[in-house]
Amino acid sequence: MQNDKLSDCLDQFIKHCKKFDLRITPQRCAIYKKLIKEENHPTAEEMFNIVRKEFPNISYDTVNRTLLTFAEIGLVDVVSTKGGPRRFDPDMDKHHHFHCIHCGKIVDFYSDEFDNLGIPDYFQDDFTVYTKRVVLNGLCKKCRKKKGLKDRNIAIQNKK
Amino acid sequence: MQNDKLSDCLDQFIKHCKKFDLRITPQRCAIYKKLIKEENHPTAEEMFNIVRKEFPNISYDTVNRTLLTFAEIGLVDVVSTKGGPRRFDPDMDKHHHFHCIHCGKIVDFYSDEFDNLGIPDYFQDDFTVYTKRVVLNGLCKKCRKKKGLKDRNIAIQNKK
DNA sequence: TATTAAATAGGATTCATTCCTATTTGTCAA
DNA sequence: TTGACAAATAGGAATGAATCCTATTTAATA
Ligand SMILES: [Mn+2]
Ligand SMILES: [Mn+2]
Ligand SMILES: [Zn+2]
Ligand SMILES: [Zn+2]
Repeated sequence: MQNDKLSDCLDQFIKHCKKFDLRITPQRCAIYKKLIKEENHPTAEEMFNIVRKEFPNISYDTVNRTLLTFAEIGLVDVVSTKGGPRRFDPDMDKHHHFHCIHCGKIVDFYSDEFDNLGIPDYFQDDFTVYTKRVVLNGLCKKCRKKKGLKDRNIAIQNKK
Repeated sequence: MQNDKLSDCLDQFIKHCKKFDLRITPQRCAIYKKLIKEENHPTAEEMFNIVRKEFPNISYDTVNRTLLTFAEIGLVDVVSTKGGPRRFDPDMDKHHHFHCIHCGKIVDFYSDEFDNLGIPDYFQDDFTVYTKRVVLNGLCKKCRKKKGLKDRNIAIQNKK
């Protein structure tokens, strides 16, 4: 990202915070700046470790709380997963996810067909739908080879 | 479910277990019998509390481990969620979910249109897709009225 | 610049899940 | 039918993630 693009982005960020009466703290700015560079659906802990490099005093709680706040005001998404630590998605564009059930990797993909899906009519009456995401589960190329999924927990969710 | 239907179901269950070299234990049978009656995407703890009524000695760990084992052999699904305790889905038919971000309720819905969605071609080469689910997030009828979502955590995930 | 409520740091706590291991038990073959 | 044995269980301990608590700091405002 170019520098002017980044500062545009930060201006937007500040406006967005103000709209929701959130104070512009150095912690929030630091977290946001790192967040928008992330491509890998980071956890709060991963973000904590990234941000603390430039902000050694920041606490885990602040990072986690801030990411949740960002989610609330629509600056980041929380990824739907089958378990494991919560993962955040700074890409707010319409897109969908493939989850590898072996290694836990989450891969973005884009599909007009998926995006254009309508919500069933009978549903609209009883529910207000904010987001619609397709979630695929399966094996990525690497994991397809290995296989040997003997341990239950590896088969079910990402395990370190 | 009629009695003969239930025993058919249990026969299937036993066959399925044997196919995977799993022993037929009274715990597994008890859990399975209760599981297939559940409509509400129960957690391990909820299943534990249901099963222990008829099996007072069973341990939480056994219930949780067994549900994960069932998931591994395709007797139950793990629901994709944005947090909170893991929830199981005994309905293995193709269907999709609406999640209320306020109260946490998960509602099934069925849609041929969703089911018939193809996976993007370029994707098939690099990934083996086992399941495809559409996840809607929003507000259910009840929660639409209340609103007042002031507490971040309530807005983000189900909170007791 | 003083006021004030919001936000933070850091430790404690809670909650879900997994691990550990002595004991029990289902399965299979003799 | 019984004995051997690996698999499964019970129950408690440990772990990991998320949340809570509260004294202190600080951004915003006038
Ligand atoms: Mn994404
Ligand atoms: Mn369901
Ligand atoms: Zn993988
Ligand atoms: Zn609701």
